[in-house]
Amino acid sequence: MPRAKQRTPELRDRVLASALELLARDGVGAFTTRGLARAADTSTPAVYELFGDKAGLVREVFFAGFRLLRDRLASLEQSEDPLADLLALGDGYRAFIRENPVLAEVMFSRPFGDFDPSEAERRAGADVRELIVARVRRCVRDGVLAGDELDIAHVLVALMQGLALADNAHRLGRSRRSVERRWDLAIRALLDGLRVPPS
Amino acid sequence: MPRAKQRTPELRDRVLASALELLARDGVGAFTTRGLARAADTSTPAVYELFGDKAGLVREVFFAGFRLLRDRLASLEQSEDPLADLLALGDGYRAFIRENPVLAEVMFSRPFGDFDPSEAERRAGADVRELIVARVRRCVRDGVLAGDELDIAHVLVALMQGLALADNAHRLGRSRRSVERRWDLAIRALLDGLRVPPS
DNA sequence: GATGTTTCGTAACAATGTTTTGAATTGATC
DNA sequence: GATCAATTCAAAACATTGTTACGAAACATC
Repeated sequence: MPRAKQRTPELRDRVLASALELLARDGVGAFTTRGLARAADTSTPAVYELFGDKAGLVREVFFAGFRLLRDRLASLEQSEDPLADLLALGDGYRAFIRENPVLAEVMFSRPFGDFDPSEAERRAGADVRELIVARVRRCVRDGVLAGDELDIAHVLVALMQGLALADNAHRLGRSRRSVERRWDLAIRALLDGLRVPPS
Repeated sequence: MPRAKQRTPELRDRVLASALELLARDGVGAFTTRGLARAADTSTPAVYELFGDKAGLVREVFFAGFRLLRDRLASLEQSEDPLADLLALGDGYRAFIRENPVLAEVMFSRPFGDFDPSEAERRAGADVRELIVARVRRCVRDGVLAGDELDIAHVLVALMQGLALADNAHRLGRSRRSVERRWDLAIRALLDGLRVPPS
């Protein structure tokens, strides 16, 4: 029989970890298949056998990012104030994109022309949105929010991604203080506006 | 003296028009310097002399997009109801990205790794934001909104861009009706929440 | 018509995504 | 132990695209 296989799921995991590291350290410009192969101490064809093409590779990074975000948001313990918990979700979101700016770019922007997130994103964002829907549902049940849970969750996610995008591009304000003030204002105002049923 | 120059500002305008057309028709994948030169019936070096590099080209497309958006929003006549005018702004925004999906991608997402909008966007988005600030100011003056004008404008723009991004990626909902409902809900709720000063 | 200057586009170069191809390895077989 | 066959691996080749060098073409001047 032939020689032992190297391009295993384990190597795949290692390459993906290298990809996240390389991306975070050197940015999207340095994220090439050759560079990744070198960083992960393997060969270019190995990357292609493991991920198909570069779009597939970016897709995995994309998924990994959303897993990280979901885990981060899920780790926030809930209090007895459901609205405060929703605000905390916003804080978590903001902290995540601040700690992982390049990853956030891959997740919310589209720095690689290849990978088109339109379909994949549904699956990836589903977990996060589900988590948000659950938190929203609690608020609706407690009467602090009014309206359709899914609608509210969608709107909240859209707002947070818009804020994340603006924050990431440094166009939400100059000082860190004003950026944070606008994050707070945005989420607080939106939730305030959702306390009564839409007219 | 030498022969007549062809790479004039007029050619530049024509190439830029071709760029917008090519982009809208064939998408970001087909937007190559060679393809553009062919579409504009000129040569690749001409494009480079006129725009510097591809990033410069994308930057002009980016600016052109924001000019279009500003003109579109500015063309909305104002009524005596400043809040309704603000909602109309949201409608205009939404209509714009629906009519120019690929252009909106270039403006709000980042399909070309080269061009980094972070600095350029300030100038490009400034006109649009200025317009929004003016509308917001009217609302504040009339007492239908409360808070800092700039903060409110920033938050509004972030929300609309988040909605635009989600809408563009078809992850704001399946049916057109639900998408529109969420656009309305989002903007309406945010403005509702901005009617009283932030606590 | 020759000349020199400037402009133009072809063709080359560099980097990157992707695949081909032949060498290397390992167990089976004689 | 040598040979073989199957399979895995990575170096090198290929295609595309961003970018630029360079020789050819054009036109005023003499």
